[in-house]
Amino acid sequence: MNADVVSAGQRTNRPQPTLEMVAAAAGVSRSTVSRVVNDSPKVTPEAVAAVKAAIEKLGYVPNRAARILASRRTFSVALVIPENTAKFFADPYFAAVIQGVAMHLSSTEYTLSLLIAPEKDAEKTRRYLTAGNVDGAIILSHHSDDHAYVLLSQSIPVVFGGRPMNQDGPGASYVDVDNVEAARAMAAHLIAHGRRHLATIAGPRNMSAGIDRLVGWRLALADAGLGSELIEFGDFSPASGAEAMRRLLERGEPIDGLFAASAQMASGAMGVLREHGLEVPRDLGVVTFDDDYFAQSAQPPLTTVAQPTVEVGKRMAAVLLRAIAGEDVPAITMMPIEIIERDSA
Amino acid sequence: MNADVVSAGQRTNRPQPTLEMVAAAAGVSRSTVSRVVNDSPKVTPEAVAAVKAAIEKLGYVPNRAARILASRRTFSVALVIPENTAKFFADPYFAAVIQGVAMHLSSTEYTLSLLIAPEKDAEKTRRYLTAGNVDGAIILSHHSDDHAYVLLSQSIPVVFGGRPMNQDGPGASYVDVDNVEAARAMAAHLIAHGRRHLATIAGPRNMSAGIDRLVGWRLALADAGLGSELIEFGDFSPASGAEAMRRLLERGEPIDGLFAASAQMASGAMGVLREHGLEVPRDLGVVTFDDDYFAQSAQPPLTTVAQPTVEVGKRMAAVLLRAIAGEDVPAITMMPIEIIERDSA
DNA sequence: ATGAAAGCGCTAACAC
DNA sequence: GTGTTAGCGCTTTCAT
Repeated sequence: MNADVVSAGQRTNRPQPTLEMVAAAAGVSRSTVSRVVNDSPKVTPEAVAAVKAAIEKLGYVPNRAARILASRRTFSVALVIPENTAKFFADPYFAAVIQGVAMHLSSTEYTLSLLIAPEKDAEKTRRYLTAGNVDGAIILSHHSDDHAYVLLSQSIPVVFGGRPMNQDGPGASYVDVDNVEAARAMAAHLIAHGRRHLATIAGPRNMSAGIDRLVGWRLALADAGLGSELIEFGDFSPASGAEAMRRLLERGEPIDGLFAASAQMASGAMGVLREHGLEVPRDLGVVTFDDDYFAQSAQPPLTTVAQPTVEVGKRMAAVLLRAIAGEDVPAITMMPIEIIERDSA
Repeated sequence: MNADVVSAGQRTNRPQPTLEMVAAAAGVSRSTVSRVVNDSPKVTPEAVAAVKAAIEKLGYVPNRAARILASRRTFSVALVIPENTAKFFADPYFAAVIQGVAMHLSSTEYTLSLLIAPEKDAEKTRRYLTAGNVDGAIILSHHSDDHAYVLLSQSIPVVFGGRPMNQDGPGASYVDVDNVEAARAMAAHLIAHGRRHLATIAGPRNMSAGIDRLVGWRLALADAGLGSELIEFGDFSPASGAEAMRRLLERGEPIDGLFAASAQMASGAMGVLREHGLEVPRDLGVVTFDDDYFAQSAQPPLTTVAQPTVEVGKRMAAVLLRAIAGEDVPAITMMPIEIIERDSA
C-alpha cells in the first residue's frame, strides 16, 4: 500500500447497544425502557433508576432512524431560506436568525435541517417537506412568487419569518417586527434633523419587508407634507444598493436625506456617495434598517433600527414546536424593535 | 377559537405512497422496486421502465428513516466546526468551505449535518458521531486540545480540513494548503518592497494553520537575515488582531511591515493603525492571509494569499465519500494557493 | 433477473 | 405500572 494512501480499513465494530440490551441489563421489558427514554409519567421511580443506570453503563444512544420509523415523527424541523447560497452567506440577518433557532432547538430533542433553496427548487423543497422528512418548517424571507409554500401549512405546521405574501389561510402563523412603524421612525428622524429632500432605496416589491418599509417611509413624508418620488428599488444586497444610489443621483434632483431599507444596501450606497464626493452627514443624512456589521462599520456608523434577530429565531422555533405539539399558537407574533441613533443623520 | 390563534388543526393526511404501492402499480415485487431505486445493475430495462413510471405517477419518495434502518447506512455526513456559533458566523472561511461541501454533496444522495460544536461539547459530539448517526465526518479547524476527535477515524471515515494537530494514525486523511510556503511568500513580498522591520500577528499556537504561517514568516526573515522578534498572537478574529496590534505598537520598536495571519486580524489591526495615525502603505506595508470580505474591503485592499476555500470544501467532501465507499484515498491533499497583489505592501 | 421472507431498532396499542 | 405483540417502510440474503 502506498504511503500516501489511507484505507477505510478495519474499523472497530463494537455494536451499538440496543434498547433490548438495556432492557436486559435493567431487568425490565423493552417497553419500559422506551417509556423511560421518552419520559413517560407512568413508570415507577425504581424502574426509572434501574433503566437510567443501565443506559449510562452501556452508553446507550437511541437509534434515530428506528425511532422515527416507529413513531412516525422525525424530531427534526426545517428552516427554509428561499435564497441562493451566495446571498445566504452574505446576509448577516440569516446568520442571526439561525443562531436563535439553533439555540432554542438545542434545549430540545429536535434537530435542525437547513434548506437553502433557490426559488427554482421550491417545488422540490416542498415535496421534501411534505414527504414526512420533518415535523414542521420555518420559512424565512418569503417571496410572493414562492407559490410552492402557500399551502404547505395544510400538511405540516409552518411558521413564517416575516408576514407571508400569500394568505396562507388558517394554519400558518408568523413572527415579525413592525416594519412600517420602524421605517416611519427612520424617515421621521431625517425630517427632524431638518432634511427636506428625502430619497429611499426600497427593498424588493415581492417581499413584505420591502413593501412595509416603503409604506412607512411614505407615511412619514406624507405627514410632513413632503414629496415622495425619489424611490429606487434594490434586493437588500450591497451591490443593488450601489446601483440604486447611482440611479437616484442620476435623476439630478437635490437629495439631503436617504433611507435605505437594509444596512447592506446602505453600505453599497455609501460607496457611491463617496465616489461622488458626497459626505455623510454633511451633505446628506443616511438612516437604514438592521444593526449589523454593515451599519456598525460604515463611515460614519449609521443610525438604524435594530430588530432582535436572534430573538426572532428563538421565538419562531418556540412557536413551531408548540404547534407541532398540537397546541394553539398565536397567528401573529410581533417582536419589539429598537432605534439606534448614531451620527449619520 | 380566538381569531389571533392558529390551531394545528386537521391536516390533509394523504398517506405517502410506499414502496409496496409502487410495486403493485408496476406489477413487480418490492425487491425489484428497491433495486431500481438503488440502481442495481441486474434489473431488466422493461422492469426499470415500469417501476420508474409508477414512481413518477405516484410521486413516490423513499422513506429515509426506513432506508437507514434497513441498510444500516445513514446517507449523511457531518461537518464538524469546533468553534462557537459567534465565531462560526463571523468567519467567511467557514461559509466558503460549507458552500463547497454542500455543492459536492448536492450531486449525491448524501445529506449534510452541520455540527457547530464548541470544544466543551466535543465529547458529546464524538458520541453522536460514533453512534451511527452519520456515515463519515469532516472536521474543520482542528485544535490540539480537541482530544475527543483523535480516535474518531477508528470508528468512521474522517477527513480533516487542515493538518490535524494530533497524529490521528492511519485512517484519517486531510486536505490543506501549503501554509508555510504561502506565509513565506507574503513576508518575502514585504521584504522585496524594502521593508526591514517586520512584525507579525500570528494565529493560535494550537492550530496548524497558526503554527505553519508563523514558521513561513520566520523562514523568510531568516533568509533575509532579519530579526523576527516582533510577534504577537491572536485567534484569527478582528478583535484579537486589534489587540495584538496594540501590543505590537506598545513595544515601541520601529515597524514598517506587518503580516497578519488572517485577513480578519489584519482588519482589526488596520483600525488600530488608523487610530495611531499610521497610514498603509505609506508608513508600513501590510500583507495577510485569505482573500475574503475583510481583505478586499480594507482601505487599502490588502495584498494576500487566496486559498481555494470552496474547492477545499468540495475536495473534502469528495475524499470523504470515496472513503465511505471503501476506496483508498490520499492521506494528504494539498490545494493550490494564489498570491493576490494589491497596494498595501 | 426476480420474488419471498426475515429483519433493522424502536414505539404504541392492548392486555394484564 | 409493565410486558406482549405488532408493525413502521425499507433492504437484503437466499432461493428460484
